[in-house]
Amino acid sequence: MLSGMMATRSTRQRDVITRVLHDAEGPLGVADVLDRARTDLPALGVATVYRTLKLLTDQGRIHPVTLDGETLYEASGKGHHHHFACTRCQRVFTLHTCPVALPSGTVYPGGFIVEAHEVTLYGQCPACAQAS
Amino acid sequence: MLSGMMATRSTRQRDVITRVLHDAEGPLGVADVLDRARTDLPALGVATVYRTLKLLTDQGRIHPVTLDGETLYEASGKGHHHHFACTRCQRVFTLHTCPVALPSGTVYPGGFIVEAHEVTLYGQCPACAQAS
DNA sequence: TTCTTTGCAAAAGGTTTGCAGATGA
DNA sequence: TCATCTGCAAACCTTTTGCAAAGAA
Repeated sequence: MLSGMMATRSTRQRDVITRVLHDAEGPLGVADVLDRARTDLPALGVATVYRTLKLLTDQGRIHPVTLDGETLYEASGKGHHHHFACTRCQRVFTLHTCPVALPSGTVYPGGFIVEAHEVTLYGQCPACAQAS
Repeated sequence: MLSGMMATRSTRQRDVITRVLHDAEGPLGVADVLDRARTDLPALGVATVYRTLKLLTDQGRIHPVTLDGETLYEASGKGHHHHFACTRCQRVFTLHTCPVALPSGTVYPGGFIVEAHEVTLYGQCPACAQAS
C-alpha cells in the first residue's frame, strides 16, 4: 500500500466533542470542552480532545479563536462574525454585525493588502450593564 | 520592616530589553526580544526576559498583544493603533489608522456597551505583495 | 478481520521559580 | 555594604507523540 489516503471514522468521542462545540454559547477552551464532554464520556482523555480539535479544525468544521492569550474553539459555518468579551463577567459573546468595511482585496493605508480581519470588542454585556 | 515596598533598579538587561521593544517595528515575541537583546548582552537568560517583560507590563510601560495564539509585547504610549499580520512572512506591523468608529460608550447592536476594541488585519504586507 | 482511534504515559515545548553569586545604589 | 537582579537549572503546565488495547466498518 502506497497511498497516504486514510479513512476518518465516526466515533462516540468525536460526536460528543462536536456536539459540545455546537451547543456552546460561545467559543470554548480545551478544559471547557473536556469538562463538558466528560458528562457523557467520563473516561475521555485530554489527548483525544486535542487530536479531535485538530482534526475538526483541519476539516474546517471548527476554528480557533485566540482571546487574551487563550485558544478557544468554535463551530464554523456561523457566517462572518466577531466577538464581544465582557470585562465584568468574562464571558465571550458572538456578534452578528460587523463594524468594519474591509472586503478582501482592500488596500489599506501603507500598502497592506487585506485578506481578512478580526475584531474584538470589550465592555459590558447587556446583563452586566443592567446589573451595574 | 513591614511594608511591601521595594526598590526597582536600573540594570543593563532592563535597559536593553526596553530599548529593543521601543525600536521594534511592531510587537515582538519572547524569542525575538531575546535574540535582539543578545546582540548587546550575549549571556542574557530567558528567565530575565520573562521577568523583565512582566515587570514592564506591571509598570504599564509595555503591554501584551495576543496574535494567533502567541503573546507579543509592544511599548505603550504609541496611541490608539491596530495590527497587520502578514500571511506570507508572518511579520506583524503596527497600523496607525483605525478602521472602526466605536468611541468608548457606544452601544453596539444587542445592547453591548463598548469600552474598547481590537482589530487585526491579515493579508500581504507591502514587501510580500511586491514580491509575489 | 483490518485498520483507525483511544487512553495512558512519556516526551516536548514554553514559562516560572529557587537559589547562589553578581551587581547597582 | 546589602538588598535587588541575574543566570542556571529544576519545576511546572500545556500540548504532542508512541504504543498496545479497544472499537468501527
